[in-house]
Amino acid sequence: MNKKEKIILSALLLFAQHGYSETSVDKIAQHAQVSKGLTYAHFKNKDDLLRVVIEHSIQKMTAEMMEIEEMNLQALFDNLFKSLKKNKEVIRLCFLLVIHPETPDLVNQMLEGQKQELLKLLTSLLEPKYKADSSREAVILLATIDGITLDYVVNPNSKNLKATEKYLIEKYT
Amino acid sequence: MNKKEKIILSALLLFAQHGYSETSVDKIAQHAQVSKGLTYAHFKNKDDLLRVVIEHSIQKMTAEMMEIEEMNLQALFDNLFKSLKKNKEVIRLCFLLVIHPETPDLVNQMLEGQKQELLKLLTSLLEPKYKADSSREAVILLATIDGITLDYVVNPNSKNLKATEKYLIEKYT
Amino acid sequence: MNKKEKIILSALLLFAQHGYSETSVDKIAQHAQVSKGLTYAHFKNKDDLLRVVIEHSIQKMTAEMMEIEEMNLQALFDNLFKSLKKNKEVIRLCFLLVIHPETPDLVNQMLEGQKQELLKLLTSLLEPKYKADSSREAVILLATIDGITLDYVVNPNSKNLKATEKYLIEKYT
Amino acid sequence: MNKKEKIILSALLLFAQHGYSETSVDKIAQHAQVSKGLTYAHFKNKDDLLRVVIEHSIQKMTAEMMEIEEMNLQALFDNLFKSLKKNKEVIRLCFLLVIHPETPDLVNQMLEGQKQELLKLLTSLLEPKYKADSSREAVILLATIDGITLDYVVNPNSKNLKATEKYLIEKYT
DNA sequence: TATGAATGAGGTTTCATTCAT
DNA sequence: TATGAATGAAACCTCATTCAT
Repeated sequence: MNKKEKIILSALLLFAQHGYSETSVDKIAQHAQVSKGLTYAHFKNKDDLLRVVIEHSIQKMTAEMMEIEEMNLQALFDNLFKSLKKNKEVIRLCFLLVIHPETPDLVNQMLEGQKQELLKLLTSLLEPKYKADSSREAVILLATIDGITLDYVVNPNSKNLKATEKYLIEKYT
Repeated sequence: MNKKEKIILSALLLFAQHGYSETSVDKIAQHAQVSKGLTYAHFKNKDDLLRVVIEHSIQKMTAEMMEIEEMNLQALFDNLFKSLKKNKEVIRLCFLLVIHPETPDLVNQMLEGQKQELLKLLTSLLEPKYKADSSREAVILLATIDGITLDYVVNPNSKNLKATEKYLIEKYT
Repeated sequence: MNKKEKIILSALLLFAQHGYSETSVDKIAQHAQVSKGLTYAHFKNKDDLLRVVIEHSIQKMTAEMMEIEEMNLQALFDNLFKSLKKNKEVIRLCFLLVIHPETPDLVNQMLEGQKQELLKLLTSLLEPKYKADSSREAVILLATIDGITLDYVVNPNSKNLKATEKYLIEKYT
Repeated sequence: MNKKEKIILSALLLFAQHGYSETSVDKIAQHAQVSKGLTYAHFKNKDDLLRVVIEHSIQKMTAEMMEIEEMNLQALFDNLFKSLKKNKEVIRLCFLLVIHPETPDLVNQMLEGQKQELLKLLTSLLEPKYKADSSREAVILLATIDGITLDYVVNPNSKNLKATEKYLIEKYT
């Protein structure tokens, strides 16, 4: 693994574990076993590093989530919850960034784009059952998923999550 | 208004506007038109100030939310969304704190307690319609509310909010 | 002497001795026996400190220079050269700043103002001898004084200076 | 143009435009479109690069200045002022270096040598008019030229310069 | 000759906190 | 209760220089 990737992964880990402001570039460099200087050779500044970290994470998570053979609600839920369990730290970081009032616009735009895509997908999957209401229903469902995610991220409990997941699937299919 | 209250309100405002780490004690003192020294006379440290700020906010918001003559879903929703519009900055701060990995436990406990209370209330209100499922349904509904709140807090749009609110009420009553 | 003055004097000394860029705020604080933090409590930043240092120096030097009982060329020359010998380090710093392409405009304006005042004074003193040419002659004389000052500041040699001074006075009176 | 020359010219330009300390080796390399490594292959260090830059500039300027068919005050003045207009950035850099307290001695010696040569030339040209005083008068004239140069370099104004030049020539011839 | 990744020291600045008054 | 001067640690970032390729 080359050093630039090492820096990105260390940054991701530490941002997710301690928050952006609470993670110094120094600590990232130490964790990645490189010099502070190299970090600034690869990334213009701390904000830029964050941007790359998020880009990298979203790309990976989107790829994972969309890796479905036959797309349907059941399969999407499966993938969504699997991803949630696997990436809960990163997802927490994303929430943090979305909510934080001083997050750079660029990062916000990336995350918003991601959300709109999921909304479109949900709408199309709900069409058979909800017809004209499918769009509004998708908004509600997305909010529900966000809320569940938020809850799990803050207070991880796989049992609760599994129960909720099961109930949700029954409800929507 | 005495100076201690002034400090609390300034802290609340600035924490909500810029985030906890990004707000210096200096700026809080300036905004409250008191000296830094006085801030440390009233609060042990910055963390302690945050704790008091959150205590104060939750108390106020809970009081507002529970101020209902005849308790029912419709009325609760009304109050919830009214409070959301009015306190969106403070609510954002609460979300931020709940999600942030290094928030002092005490603050988290306060916010978790608040949530459990609301969950109990929802369960009882859903009982007539959902019977045995009322508890699970309450979890889902709370998540949905959280998700909607999150969305509004990040991207305030009263029109969307009103539409969603209307649709949600229809769905649950 | 209070600490703010101490910082100004240390900054003046070190800026003059080593140049602006080559003098770190750390070294200034150490020399003034205060903490770095205090320096930033009194001055917004390093540029601001420079501004105050120059303001302070110009004020002092102007006061000295203008302290003449009966104003005439001989007396002015006397004072000018006396000040040059006494303040050669500070004067060097001023030259450095005037010439440096990135000196803040504010500092430049202060130094330019100082120069214009001297030019006016010289013009009036040369009037009796040079009549209509007094203004142009003053420009030349000011340039000559600048050149002599420059030479002395770079390569201090009191003997040469005294000889030049004498010759100059003969020439102009 | 080979790469070494490119580096020298870029360094000259950037040193003159922003000052020595404010110009990083990185920026020089970028401007010259070569790698940092190559810069250190050709020059021992940043100081060394400066030395070569100054050597190069002085050589070129001296050559220009001495390119006179029939040497006399009028012709010398002409050349001097022509060079001033053409090379004002480089000349400013030279002044900066001469005055700066931490300029390497070697650079200072080069510039001092240059000055002594001009002084000798002036003395000989003033001999016919000033006889025994020609040496002292040359010192004054050189100082005047320095002062005028300084003024023009800091605050370029061709009109003023032309007027002063004319007055000076009348005065001395 | 030529590159650019890599280092480490040091620079400017911020800030939570203390303390004499 | 109230002030604000003062501290010291730590943050972000730059840069001269080296070195493997």
